[in-house]
Amino acid sequence: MREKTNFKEEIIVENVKDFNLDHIFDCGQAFRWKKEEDGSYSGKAFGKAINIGFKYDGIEKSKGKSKEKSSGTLILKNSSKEDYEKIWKKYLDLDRDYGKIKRELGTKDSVLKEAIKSGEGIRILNQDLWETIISFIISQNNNIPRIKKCIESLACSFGDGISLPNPEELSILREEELLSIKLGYRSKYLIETAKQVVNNGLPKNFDELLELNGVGPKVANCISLFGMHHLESFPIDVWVKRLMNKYYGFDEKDTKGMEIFAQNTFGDYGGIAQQYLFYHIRKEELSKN
DNA sequence: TCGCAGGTGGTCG
DNA sequence: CGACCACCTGCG
Repeated sequence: MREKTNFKEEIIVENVKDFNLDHIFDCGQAFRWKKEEDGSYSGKAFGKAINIGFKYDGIEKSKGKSKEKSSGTLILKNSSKEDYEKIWKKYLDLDRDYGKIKRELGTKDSVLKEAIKSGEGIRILNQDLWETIISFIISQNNNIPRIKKCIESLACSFGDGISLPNPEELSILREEELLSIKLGYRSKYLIETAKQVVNNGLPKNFDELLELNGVGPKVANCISLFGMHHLESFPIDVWVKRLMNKYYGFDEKDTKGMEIFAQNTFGDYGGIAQQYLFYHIRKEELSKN
C-alpha cells in the first residue's frame, strides 16, 4: 500500500488489495453511503462528508485468473491527509490483511469458499459506536431504503446534518418529535437508549448492549461487529436464517444451533464470514427478480 | 389489500 | 424457557 496526496483535498492510495466499494457498502453494514454515477460512493462518518472512488489496476479483474491478487487505487475526495490518517484509514480497515483471512476461512467450509468469491472485496468498517447503535435500532423490522431515510432525517432534523444527535441531545427529545420524522415505534427505543447512555456511558460489551432498550440479540451482534469491531460476532438475521437453511440444512427457527455452528466453524472471524455469506445469498436471491 | 422489510418487548403456557 | 403477537411505515 502506497499513499500520496494529489492536491490538498484528494488522497490517493495505491496498491490496495481485497477491496471493492460495492461489496463494502452493499453488504448492509452502513446506511449512509450513496453510489454515484461514476461508481464512487459519497457518504458521511465521524462528522465528515467525503467521496470514495476505487479503480482496479490494469484490466478489470477478468475471469478466473488471480482474482485474489487484484489490487487497485483508492481515491478520497474532500479529505485532508490528516483525516485520512486519523479517520479513513482505520474506518476502511486498510491495515488488515483480508487476503490472509479469506484463505483461512476458505479452507474451513466449502459454502463459505464460494461466498468469498462473490464478495471478495468486503471489509468490516470501523464505525462510530453511538451511530451504529442508533442505526441498528432503526434497522429492526425495517427495509434498507427506509432505514437510510430515517437516519438522514435524524441527522438533518436533530443533528447537524452530518452527525446524528449525540446521546444528550437525543435523550431530551420527545417521542412526538421522532414520530414526526417517521421513526415509528422505534422512537421510544431511541430516546430510552439515549437516556441509558447518558446515565451509564456507552456499552462496553455484548451484555451491556443487550441492556439497551430496543436492542435484542440480532441488533447487539450487529453493533458488536460493526461498532466495536468484534470480528467474531455473528449476527443472525432473516437472510442468514435463509442461507443456514438452504446450505446447511438448519431449521430456520434454530438460531441457537446456527450460533454454535458459526462459532465452531468460523471462529474468530465469524462476523467476516457472515458478511461474505450475507452478500452471497442476497446477490443470488435479488438477481432472481 | 395485505404481507413483508436485516426484530424486540411483553405476555402466556 | 419457547411460542406467539403487536408494532410505525412504505412499498409492491
